[in-house]
Formats: sequence, C-alpha cells, structure tokens
Amino acid sequence: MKKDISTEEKILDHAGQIFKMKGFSGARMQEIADSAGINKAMLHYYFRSKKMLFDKIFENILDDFQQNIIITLNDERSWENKLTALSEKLYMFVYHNEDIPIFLFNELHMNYNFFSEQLFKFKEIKKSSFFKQFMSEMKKGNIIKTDPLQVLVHIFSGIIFPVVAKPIISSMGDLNDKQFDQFLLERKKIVPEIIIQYLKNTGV
Amino acid sequence: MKKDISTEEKILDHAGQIFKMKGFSGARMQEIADSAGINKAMLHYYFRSKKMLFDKIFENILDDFQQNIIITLNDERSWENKLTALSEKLYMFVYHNEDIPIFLFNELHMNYNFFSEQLFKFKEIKKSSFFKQFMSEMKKGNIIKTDPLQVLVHIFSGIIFPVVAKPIISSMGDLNDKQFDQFLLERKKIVPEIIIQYLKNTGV
DNA sequence: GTCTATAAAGCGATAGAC
DNA sequence: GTCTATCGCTTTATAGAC
Repeated sequence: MKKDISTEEKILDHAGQIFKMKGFSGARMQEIADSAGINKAMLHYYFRSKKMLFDKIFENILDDFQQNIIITLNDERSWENKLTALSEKLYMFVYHNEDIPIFLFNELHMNYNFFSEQLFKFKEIKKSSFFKQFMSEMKKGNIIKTDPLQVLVHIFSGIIFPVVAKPIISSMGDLNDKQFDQFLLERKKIVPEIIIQYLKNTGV
Repeated sequence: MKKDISTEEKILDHAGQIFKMKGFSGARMQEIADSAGINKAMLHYYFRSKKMLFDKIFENILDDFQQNIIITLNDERSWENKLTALSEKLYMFVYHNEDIPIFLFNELHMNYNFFSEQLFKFKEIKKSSFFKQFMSEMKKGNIIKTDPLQVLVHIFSGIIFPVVAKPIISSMGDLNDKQFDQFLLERKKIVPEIIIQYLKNTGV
C-alpha cells in the first residue's frame, strides 16, 4: 500500500469524525490535523481547501446512507419483510453512527440548494421494487389505500428521529444512556409492527 | 415604549433568524448587526457576548417548544384527542417554524452537557395528565400494553422528522415545496390515526 | 510528501467620542 | 444609547526549505 494513500485515508477518517461532531463551520483544520497526527499544510496539500475536504466526506456519508436503504428495498423479500428489515437496518445504522443523522440533516438544511445534485440519487428509492410490490398489493386490495412514501417515512421517522432528538427524549422519559438504548431497541420492533397492522387493517 | 427595549427586541428578533438559519458557529455578529440595521458594538452593549446573546434566544425557543407540548398534554380531553391535538399542534409549529427543529436538535447535539439544566423542564411531560389517563386506560385493558413515551415519540417523530429531513424526503418522492406541504398535511392526519388504532387494537 | 513559518483575512470584543 | 475605529486573537491558506 502506498504511503500517500494511507495519509489521504487517515485524513478522511479523522476529518470525518470531527465534521460529524462539530459540523462544517464548527470544525477547525488545526483540530483535524492534530487528530490525524499530521500537519495543517498536509490537509491543503491533499484537499486544497476545507470546503473541498468537507464535500468529499459529506458525499461519502450521504452515499453510504442511501445505499443502505436502497439495497434493503430492492432485495428479495415481501413488502412486509422489507419494512421490518429497513427498521433493523436503520436501527443498526444509527446505533453505530449516532451523530450522522443530525449531521446530514443540519448540513443539508444550511445549504439546501448546494447539495441538490447529490440528492438526486435518492430518487432511486421511488423506483425500488418495494414500491412496485406495494402498489401491486394495494391494487389487489390487500393493503389499505396509502402513499407508499408515507409508509417509508413512517419507518425513517420512527427509528431515526429518536436519535436526532435524543437529548429531549431522554429528558422527557428521564432515561440514562442504557435506558435510551433499550427504548430504541423496543422501537425497532414496534415501529414496523404498527404500520404493517395499519396497512393490513387487521386487529389480532 | 422605551427606545432601548425596542432595540433589544429588534436584536433578539434578527439574531434569532440568523442563528436558526446558520447555527451558533455559522452565525456572524456582523451579519446580525446588518440585519437589525444597527452596529456590531450594540450587540455587545446589550448582550455582552455572542454566546450570551445566543443562550437567551435558545432558551426562549426551547421554552416555546416545550410549552406548546405540555399545554396540549395537560388540557381537558381524552387521551385519543390529546394525540390528535398534539399532532395538529406540532404540525402548526413546524409549518410556521421550519428551521427550528433542526436548529434545536443540532445545537443540543453539539453541546449535550451544557444544556442539561434547560432540558429539565421536559421532565414535566412525564407528569402530565396524558400519562395518568393513559396508564389508567391501560390498567382497565382498553389500551394494548405500551410505554406511553413510545406513543408520544411516535407523534413527535411522525410530524417533526419530515421537516428535519425535508431535503431527502422531497428528493425521494420528487416533491416540490407545494407537494411536500400536502404530504405533511396528510401525515398530520394519519400519524395519530395509526397509533390510536394500534393501541385500541381495532380493525375497522 | 512533509514540515515550519508566515501571510492574509475574518471575527469577537472593547475603547472612546458624541 | 449609538457610533467609528481598532485591538487582539483565530483561522484558512500558502511559500518555501528539506
């Protein structure tokens, strides 16, 4: 493995951690250099500017997030199992990347127009096999008439939002970190249950 | 009305808008001064430092948000009507304050420990009459066994998250701003329906 | 490729006149 | 209370030696 690749990746890794924690405007090039154990000048040597370093990292994170979703919605399962799998997938994602959702949404919010190109890849979701399955089942009358996007957003909301709003929810329920984890674990289970039951319109 | 009060309020107003858009570290005192049509020195005259100005604004926004919730959960209604009213209330809040949720969550996330005192007021929610009603109905067997906090988080998630993730959701569904508003309006209706039906465990 | 030193601009905060 | 001018520090970015 070449030495320059190693340094470049080391920078991306450490810069990623700091951007995720402090956002673009809160992060400092000096802090990134210190964290990576190199010099400030190296950051500019490899990525020219703070903004270009940030953009590369942001794009990777956004891609990773989108890929996680699209793969789940396109594999070989029934629509119900996809919703359950999506809940599981998102749970694992936010559990291991607690600070990514708020980071993504915040940076997108502060620079709505700038990232519009990068957001195009999320349009693939509407073309996923989940949508086709869902529409087909709805036509057959097996599912209550509902916008499939509402269903997906139900899962996204249910699992991702608690992590975004963790300080407030923890305070509401007087939960310590361990209790919050338990709370989220329980959510992972009931969120798909609730929406599936609604769609099938079947009480137990 | 005294002139100094008017200036102070003008500062709070304009600083609020800019902090909400750009966050603490992204906001600039010069920009706030320009927006308010006054001088940078005035900001320090009235609020000493950027941080103290920010804290005053942040606290007001957090209080406002919490009050909106607590009032709804404590008024005179059935638990079902409270969930529907909460959905309506949150919808109105985010509709008129699109950038507040992400602002709140982001600043709380970046400064978790610092705001712990201010978050104490959210503990009131657990003591609200909604919780008492809910536990009582659950004991009677009219509601499926569920953590009432999960129920509230369901409403919060369902309504607030879409605004936080608006860029991504709009892209997923290829929605323009008007279509997104319609999407959110539909959510306001179905989110409480879904959870109430689940709790009562009654198909139509 | 990697470092030190420094430029150049930005920013929060203060001094002091009015 | 309000302004101009400026201080002093921080931060991004570059120059140049090795």
